[in-house]
Amino acid sequence: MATSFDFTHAPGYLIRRAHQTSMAIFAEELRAYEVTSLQFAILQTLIDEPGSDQITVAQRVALDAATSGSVILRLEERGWLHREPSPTDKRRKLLWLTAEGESKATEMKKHAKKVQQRLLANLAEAEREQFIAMLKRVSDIES
Amino acid sequence: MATSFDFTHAPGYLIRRAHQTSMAIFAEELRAYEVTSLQFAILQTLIDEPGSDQITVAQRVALDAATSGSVILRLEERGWLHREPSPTDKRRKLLWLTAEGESKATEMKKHAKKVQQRLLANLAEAEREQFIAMLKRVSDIES
DNA sequence: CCCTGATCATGCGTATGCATACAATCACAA
DNA sequence: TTGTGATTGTATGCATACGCATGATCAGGG
Repeated sequence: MATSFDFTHAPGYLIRRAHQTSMAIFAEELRAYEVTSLQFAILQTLIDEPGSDQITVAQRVALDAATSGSVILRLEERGWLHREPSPTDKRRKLLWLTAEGESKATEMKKHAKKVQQRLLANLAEAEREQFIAMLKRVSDIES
Repeated sequence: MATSFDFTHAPGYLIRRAHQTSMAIFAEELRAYEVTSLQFAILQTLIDEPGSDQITVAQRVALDAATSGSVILRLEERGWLHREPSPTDKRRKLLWLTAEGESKATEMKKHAKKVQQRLLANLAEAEREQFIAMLKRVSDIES
């Protein structure tokens, strides 16, 4: 009989599982806001860099332009940000949070912190920084 | 000015990045087979447990039944597995690899090993087992 | 000033990933 | 044996996620 590849101990499979876990905890902790982690990341980016165009935002959250476009559209329909054509470059659409968007995004921060705590809850205190550093190296993120 | 939540060091964000990296490496190493990691996992499961029903396969690869159903449908259309109604339980559809499916799945194993090696390439030898163990604990997978 | 390559936003196609609803079927108890 | 709750597979809807193509626009060189 043929032997299979045991993916249950393979990092690729375990990363996918960890991703599922992360998404589930996020959804639970921010249930009241009906928001996804991706939407949250975009809102936080616009707190730091209001007036960015969509491509810049996509790079900040590590996403392709097509996907970020649809996510941003949903956030606009929800009234949390608005798009405005750039006066100097008609290709660009610049993004700003609305008052409600900024208010909600600020409220969400403490819940997002809770998510990260719960994600690391099963690791020993000393392991947590190490785990984060390892994840960065796996994705080759300098810093 | 409001301060944002710095998600660039948050484990949830880094897990998502690692997932992107994992998917990209997988797609590259198995480009010749036009197969995704999920499809691969299902094929490997059926090497070990031929004749499983869809729900069992879904549990093995940590997936909900609706998603696994559509993935399995694609694999069937491709001629890599076939479904057969269970003689004892008319609800169940049992799954078997075709000869081609088993042949391809076996070929893919060495490429999948390469994917895992590349994923861990930036970690020191001693860190790799530790990283895997941490991932399991984050998702609460009793090994 | 015009041509050309680059950039930005968007649409399409494919593939997850989960929630919910539904019909068929099964298992079990009254 | 009949009714009831659980299980299996399927369909639908929403939200990512990425590659590719396209149209609009911009910037720089000739």
